[in-house]
Amino acid sequence: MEQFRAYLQQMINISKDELDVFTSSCIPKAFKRNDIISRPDTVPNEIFFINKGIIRVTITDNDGVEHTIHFALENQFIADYSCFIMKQPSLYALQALEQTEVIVLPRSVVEWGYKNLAEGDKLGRLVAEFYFIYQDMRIRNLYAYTPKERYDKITEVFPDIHNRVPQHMIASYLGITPVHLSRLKKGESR
Amino acid sequence: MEQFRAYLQQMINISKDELDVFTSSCIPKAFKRNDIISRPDTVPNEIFFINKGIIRVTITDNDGVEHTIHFALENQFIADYSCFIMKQPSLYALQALEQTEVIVLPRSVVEWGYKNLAEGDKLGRLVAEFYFIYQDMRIRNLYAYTPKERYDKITEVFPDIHNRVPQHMIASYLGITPVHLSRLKKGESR
DNA sequence: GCAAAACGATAACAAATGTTTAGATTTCTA
DNA sequence: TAGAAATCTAAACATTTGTTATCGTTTTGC
Repeated sequence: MEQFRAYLQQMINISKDELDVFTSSCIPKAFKRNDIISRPDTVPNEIFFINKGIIRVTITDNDGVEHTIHFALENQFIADYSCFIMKQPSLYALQALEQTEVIVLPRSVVEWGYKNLAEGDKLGRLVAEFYFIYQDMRIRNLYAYTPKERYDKITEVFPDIHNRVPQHMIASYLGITPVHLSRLKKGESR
Repeated sequence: MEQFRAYLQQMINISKDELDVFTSSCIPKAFKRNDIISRPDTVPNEIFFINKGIIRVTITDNDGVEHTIHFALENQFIADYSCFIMKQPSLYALQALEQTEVIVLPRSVVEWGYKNLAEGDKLGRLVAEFYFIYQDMRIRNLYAYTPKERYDKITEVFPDIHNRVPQHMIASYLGITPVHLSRLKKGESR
């Protein structure tokens, strides 16, 4: 729990008492490699903070093809936050790609924090803004860069991804097929 | 200004006094059709609230091609909010597509609001969350739907877009060429 | 440690999407 | 209101990207 406490203290002004009360309702949990953490079609009522490991977010399209929307790394929150906010059934699946340790924040705890922590809303704003910036970059890259350019830049966001994630999942994240990524690496086309 | 005041009252609990002080620092401004509201390469120090009209957000890639990232409609905020937060030079251009009336919120006013409005951070959180949900949908659609499917669904988000925006800008928003959109409409491929 | 599964490269072919050009129509602007 | 500019469609061709199948290699789970 120490890692999560340090994260909170670095984000907002929070007293020892607040920290104790808040984190006492958060639950550590561990997943094994390839474990499914969360499936689509149920309302997400938890947010996860990653202490260690890596979590992949996927969506399955109408043809049954699975697309990798996101990789979440250490010291980041992950959830289907859209559906969490809207209290609607999730569209995403979450999967641990390594032995992964998380802190679970149930909905009741999140809402309690917004209401009762002196800077609870500010924390919420900062986290939402952080992901806004990340998503904005995602969208920008999908429009303005070729798949090859997105591949070349991927380590800027996911530093050691090539050692932690199989290439076909990276291809999926880039929005292309594994065969095509293999081709791009060989240097044909751009 | 009345429209903006109503928007604020609907989003958060805000006293008449707070409302008066806050909105007295906000500046109404009008743009003509095709006016450039904001250019890339300067740090954005304003957020716009749209009373009337429609604003297009674009990015120009390394080959000089312009991509339409977003359309902003009535009763929405618009800015290069990422670069606003990070105080970095903007990557986007904003352009009025119709005679457009906005409320300008200078950075000083936004930051004053976060600090001094009782629910300032909450407003910031709610707005950031709103755009998080929108962007999440954007990314999801880019991965899981074909251009044709995105075209068929576009009025869900931009109701009367076909009457307000030329088709080649819609194509740009969909991530395809105008020629290709014309083809899709004819019903070839999917 | 071994058998099975997953993984990545490659080739041949298919489908989707982009490029260029032209022409007809609509819309804007002076 | 007339001329110019913008817009949309269309066709032919080029390029990119996907699909399927195969074959070594690596990794994994028992």
